[in-house]
Amino acid sequence: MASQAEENYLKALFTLASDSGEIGLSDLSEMLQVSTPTANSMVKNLHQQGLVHYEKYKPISLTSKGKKEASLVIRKHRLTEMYLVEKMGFGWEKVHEIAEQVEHIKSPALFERMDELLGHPKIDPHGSPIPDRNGKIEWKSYHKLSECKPGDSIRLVALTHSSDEFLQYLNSKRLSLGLMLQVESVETFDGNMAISYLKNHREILSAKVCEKLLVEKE
Amino acid sequence: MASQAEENYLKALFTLASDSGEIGLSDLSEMLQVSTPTANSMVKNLHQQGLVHYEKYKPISLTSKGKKEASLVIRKHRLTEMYLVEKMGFGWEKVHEIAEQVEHIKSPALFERMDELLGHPKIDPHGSPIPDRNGKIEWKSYHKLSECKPGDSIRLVALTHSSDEFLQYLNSKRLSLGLMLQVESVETFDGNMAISYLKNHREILSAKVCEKLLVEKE
DNA sequence: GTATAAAGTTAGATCAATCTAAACAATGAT
DNA sequence: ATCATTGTTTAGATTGATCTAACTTTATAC
Repeated sequence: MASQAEENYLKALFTLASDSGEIGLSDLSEMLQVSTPTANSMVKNLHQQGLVHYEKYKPISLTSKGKKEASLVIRKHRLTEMYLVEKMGFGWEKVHEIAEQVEHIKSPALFERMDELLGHPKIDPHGSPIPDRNGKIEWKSYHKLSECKPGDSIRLVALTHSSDEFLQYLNSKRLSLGLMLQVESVETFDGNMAISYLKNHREILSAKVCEKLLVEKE
Repeated sequence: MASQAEENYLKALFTLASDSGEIGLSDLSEMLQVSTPTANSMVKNLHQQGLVHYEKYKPISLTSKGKKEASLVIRKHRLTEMYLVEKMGFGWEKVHEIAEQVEHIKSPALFERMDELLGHPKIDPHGSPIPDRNGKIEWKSYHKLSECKPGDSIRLVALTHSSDEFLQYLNSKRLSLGLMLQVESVETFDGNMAISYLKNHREILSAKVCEKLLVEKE
């Protein structure tokens, strides 16, 4: 069974693979905050276990077995986040840190039970898809808010990245998933967008923020 | 912050202290299933941290700081067990293994939330007391069923030990905490007791079992 | 009261996960 | 085409938790 460290490397490789193209050792070591030699030796270890493709000096990638393992760790993470928010009343900005630890618990029954109690949710509190028992992920192709035009009326459904600070920022603007947004205007110069929502909220969101908000046209 | 291994040693020392008198290294290594040298070096480490009293060739004991730390780990363990039973619907025989892992999670907020959602329970699913935030334990002095006499009508309130098999055994007899029991007769020869409960259940319980059942006279 | 058994200790090895320093390979800029 | 920069790998050390083998101390039994 994979150690906590191994699970963390798998998860990092999975994440890197989905948002960058080629994965270098330095990306991995940077993401996990370890030295490159450390990441290097772990990659060799995972290679031995048939979880990653590895050749000296070449980019790293997960094997299909590795992808499945990684997805299952991500499943545990996201189920935990959802459980903490839905059943225990934590704010969405508090759950990542706890889920980082809970995801390593060896107990299929625990996660199955969370899944049942939650009614087999498809997404986590940040709108990210929860892989199924077999590690399959249903990728939805959402639009970025930044790609919307004035007059568009859309629903906020997910976030591309969800750091603590970003979530706090969204909280402070009363922005949450499921909300309907109206694009009032877009500043062509800097990409700032004026958005209105919830009867009487009107905010100017920077391009940086709009990049990270995923929306669905109804 | 204490590592998982350290927390496990503290817990073991606490448990040994409450049910045996003097704690030897071999008791500790036996309980944790490690070699005596391993236990020995960990005890030295805990001694350095001011958590145990240690002198060569002398019995081991926890310092007050050590006792507090240990109690807080036990608190996390028991809150988790209670949460798993009460809020997630697990059977009392399933929760120990999961709680052994969850107890090591570093997140005061998680356990505080469990405590709140459970309404600040005083006991866990096996009737053992849950230490408070400061590590204080309210020791109740229960009677063993084995000390009861024919005609006694008592309530089953706790277990002295709760192995998987013992819990399964109790399940099979439909024995659970909170139940009222009537002592029908006691076999002086071997200590077997005839017990009736729940309208039409009547069972002969061995002395070994009766030793492990704690009851309260109403 | 000495011999033997039991319990505890020391020494030294191993393994996983990490590090730093130094060597090496690939890449891109002139 | 060469060289400097960047990225990767090797070598070797460290730390925490574990082990076995060998030795020492304490307790027990006669």
